[in-house]
Amino acid sequence: MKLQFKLEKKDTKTRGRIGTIIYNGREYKTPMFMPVGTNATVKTLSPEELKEIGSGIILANTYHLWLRPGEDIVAAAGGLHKFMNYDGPILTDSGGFQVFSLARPKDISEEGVLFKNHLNGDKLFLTPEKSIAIQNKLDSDIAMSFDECPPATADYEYLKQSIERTIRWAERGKKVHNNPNQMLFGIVQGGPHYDLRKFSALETVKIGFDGYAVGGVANDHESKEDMYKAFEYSTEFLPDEKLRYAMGIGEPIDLIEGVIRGIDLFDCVSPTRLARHGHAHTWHGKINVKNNKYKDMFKPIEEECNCYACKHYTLAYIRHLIVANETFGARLLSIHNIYFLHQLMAKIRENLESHTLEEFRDKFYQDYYGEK
RNA sequence: GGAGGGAUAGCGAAGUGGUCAAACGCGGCAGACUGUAAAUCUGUUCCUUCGGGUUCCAUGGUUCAAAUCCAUGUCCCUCCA
Repeated sequence: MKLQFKLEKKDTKTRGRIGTIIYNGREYKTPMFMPVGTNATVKTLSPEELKEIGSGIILANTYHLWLRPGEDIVAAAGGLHKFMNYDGPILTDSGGFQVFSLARPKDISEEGVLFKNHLNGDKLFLTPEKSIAIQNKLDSDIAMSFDECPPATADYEYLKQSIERTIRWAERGKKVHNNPNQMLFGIVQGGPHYDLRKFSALETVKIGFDGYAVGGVANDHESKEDMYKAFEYSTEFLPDEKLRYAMGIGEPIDLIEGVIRGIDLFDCVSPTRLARHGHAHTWHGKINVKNNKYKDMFKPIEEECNCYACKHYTLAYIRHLIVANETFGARLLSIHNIYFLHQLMAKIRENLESHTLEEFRDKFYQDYYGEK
C-alpha cells in the first residue's frame, strides 16, 4: 500500500505544519524524526524496540544494500519490510550522500558516479536509473532521487552546475521509477544561496514528485545560519500539500529551527552514533556518559524520562556498560536518544498547536545549551 | 650448590653512551561526531609558579655526557644438580 500524507494545520506564526501520515492502517504525526538504519537495521535496536519508543518512518540505504546483500536478495526475501521484519514505513536514501562521503569530485560525471566499493575496493558505477531501479526492488515506501550532495565548501559556480545536473538526474530517475506502491521524492540543493535554492526547488517541483527534500545541509563546516537559510529558501518554493524532508538533520535545536522553516521530516544517524560513543541527550544538554563523575550516579539519565533505559537502569550502570564496551550499553543509550528526539518532536507539535513554537525554541535553547 | 636471563612511567613493552621526559600498545582522563567506510576518531596521561625540576630496582663508580658501560647488593625467571 502506498503511504498517504495529509496536511492538517499550518502554524500562524511560523512556517511550521502539522500533518498525518497514513500507512498500513496506522497514523503517524508530522513533524517527525526518522531514525537511520543504513544496513536495514537501526544499529543495536530491534523493530519491536523501535515501535515501542515511537518510531514511524525509518531509513535504509540504497548504496549499502546494493553492495550487500544485493537488491535481488532483498527482493527475493519479499522486500525490505519482510527482510528486516519492520511493518512501519521505510524510506531509502538513494546513495546521494555517498557521493559526498565516498566519491571524489572527479568521479562524478553526467552519466553517474564512480565509486570505489568501500568493502573490497572494486570499481562501481551508480547512475540515477540504477539507484531508482535498486530502490524499486528494495520496495521501500519512499525512494529518494539520486542527487549530488555537494560539500558546504563548494563554491557558487560548482553548486550551480551540480544543481543543474542533479535536476537532470531527478528527471532520469523519475522516468524509470515503476513501483506503484512507492513514493519518489526530489531533492533541492543550492547551499546557502537564495537564487540557487529557488531555481533548484522550482525546477524539481516542475518535474513533479510525491515529496521534496532539502539536501546538502549539515555537511562539513556549514554554519547553522547557512543551514537555516537552506531550509527557508527551499521550503518557500515547495507545494504545501507535499511532505518536506530535511536530510541528515538531527541536532535537537536544528529540528526545531527546521520545523519553524516548514520542514516535516528529519533523519539523522546522530542519536544512535552518539549512543555508541557514550553520549546521551537530556533536556539540560548532551552528556558524556563515560565521564568519571557518573560512576556512582544511581539514578536514571533523566528522572522524568519514560524510556525503557530510564525506567529500568541507572546512569552508573549504563556508564559501566559503555566503559566496559558492552553492547547493551549502546542499545540502552540508542533507545534513550531516539526516544528523546521523538519526545522533542511531540513537544514541537504541541507548540505548533498552541502557536508557541518560537517561545519553546528559546526555552529549549536556554535549557539545552544554557550556562553549562 | 652450579649455569644463564631479567628488573624501564598505572600495566605490558621498545630503547644498549649524547638527537631520551623515554617509541608503541593497553588502561586512565577529556573532546569530537548531523541523508553511517564511524561500537569510530582526536587530544592528553612523572612534577611544575611553565623558567624549570626529578626519573629508567638500589648504592657506588667510569665519562664532558649514563636507562644504556663497570662493581656490589636486592628481587624475579629458566635450566642443571
